[in-house]
Amino acid sequence: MESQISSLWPLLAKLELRSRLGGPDRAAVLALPHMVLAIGAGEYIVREGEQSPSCYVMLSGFAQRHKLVGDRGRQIVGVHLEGDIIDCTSSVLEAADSNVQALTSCRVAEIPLEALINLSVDRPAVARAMWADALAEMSVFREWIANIGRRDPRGRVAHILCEMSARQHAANVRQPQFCRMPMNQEDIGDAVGLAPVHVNRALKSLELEGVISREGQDIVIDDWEALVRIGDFNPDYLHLAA
Amino acid sequence: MESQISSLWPLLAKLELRSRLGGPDRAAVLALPHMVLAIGAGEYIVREGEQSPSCYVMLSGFAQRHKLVGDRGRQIVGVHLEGDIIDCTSSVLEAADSNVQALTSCRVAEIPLEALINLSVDRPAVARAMWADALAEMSVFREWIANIGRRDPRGRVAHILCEMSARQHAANVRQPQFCRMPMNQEDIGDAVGLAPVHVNRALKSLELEGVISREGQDIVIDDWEALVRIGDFNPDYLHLAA
DNA sequence: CGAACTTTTGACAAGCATCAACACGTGTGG
DNA sequence: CCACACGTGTTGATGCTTGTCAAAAGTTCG
Repeated sequence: MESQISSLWPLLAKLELRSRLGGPDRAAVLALPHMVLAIGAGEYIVREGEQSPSCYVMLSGFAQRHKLVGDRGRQIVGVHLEGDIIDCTSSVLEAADSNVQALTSCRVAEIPLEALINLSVDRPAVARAMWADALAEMSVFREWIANIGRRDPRGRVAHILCEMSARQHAANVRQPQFCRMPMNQEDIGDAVGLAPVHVNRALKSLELEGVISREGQDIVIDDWEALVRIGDFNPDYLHLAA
Repeated sequence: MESQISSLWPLLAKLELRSRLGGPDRAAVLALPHMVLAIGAGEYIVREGEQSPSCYVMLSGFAQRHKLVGDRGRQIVGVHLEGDIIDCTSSVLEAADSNVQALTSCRVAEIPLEALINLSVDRPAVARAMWADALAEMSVFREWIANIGRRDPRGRVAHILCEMSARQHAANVRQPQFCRMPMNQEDIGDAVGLAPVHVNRALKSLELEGVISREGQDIVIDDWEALVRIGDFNPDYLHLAA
């Protein structure tokens, strides 16, 4: 368990998005014991049903969280990017309820649950920041329910693009108008509850109308206002303000 | 702020579902300062955009949490019943992202966030129990995403019936085969992403096949195995084991 | 008893899934 | 260097599924 002092800064940045931490709090976060894992695209970080004595924090790259639903395939229930705390569930509770799989190659910090618990006992401000982070994550899940349950295909696709862009911008990964989208059209379909063909049609129509441009896995948002309108996107649910 | 010693036991029962608490922990939970509010059916407990210095705990009755989605109506994103902690979001973060509205008349305890924070600093076991509860709630949101995104109408309706039954049973409200369903077919439709007509057809077909019976707002599950199969229900996501 | 709400049923149209075929880029091996 | 396979994106045709509309029957409550 080597301690690489600087590698946890994405976690700290995430916590400071929504909470104010003092110097000792910050130092304690960065001093958390951890191992840095290199995960290849497609590899699993967490598997449903398994338990782990550690939490994981995304340091770089993208991952998706999914569930397998009977014989009806896969539903992606969330996307993780830099700074995200993934799956305390399988360590605080008895087993993971979903799978987390790398979309790109990632660097992931593995932190013993014990250390996180000790930290939150010693440093209430950090505990509260983690609480705020968890509540914000819940809010994202709720928005996804609304997205899948009530929006039409174009709206769903536009909405997930807005979310990816806003979250990447908040994590300082990108400029607001640029958005990494490391999911193919089948992945996007599994995330928004659509057949891949209709993801294609939605993306194509957004492109033809000049709202977005595509360059491989990157998306350029040429008309943010229009994309927000089509996706009925209200960033409040991301709780990005402190 | 009157302190009614015994009225918080549903909260304690909820926390002890997934965590082991000692005597002093239990006493501290029950001693939380609170006010008991009587809420009429249809009244709002939390409104989107508002902030509150208090958390709320359901003591009795049912409530739903919903979001309004553009001009496409309402999406119910969750149901709250006895023992549920509702909306720390609007007190830990800056504003509520969704509305919580009573389905039946309810009794709700209003607890100052300050008191909850102090409790979790003083009693790490309680803090961890609340953490476990929040993680389990997240897991439910994920399952709802999968339910709406990937199951057919019969499956969606069967699944929500299974969940309501299992959660009520865990809260010791009902026998496993009986289930209070204080939502009309329009509500159920808004919860599972279906038009109300098809909720009706799904319920009717389940009844005709002898899987369920309906008696007003109560549902009798005559063939649990069949309902579980149709709804592809795996109770693990509720994390009801300790 | 009547009014308002909810459930039920039917008819119809629209939307989305499915299937199929082709295009395009990339990497691999002959 | 070309041929090929593979993954991904694109497009069209078709039909089931689900939403919409409408009206009647049942229920609850004043």
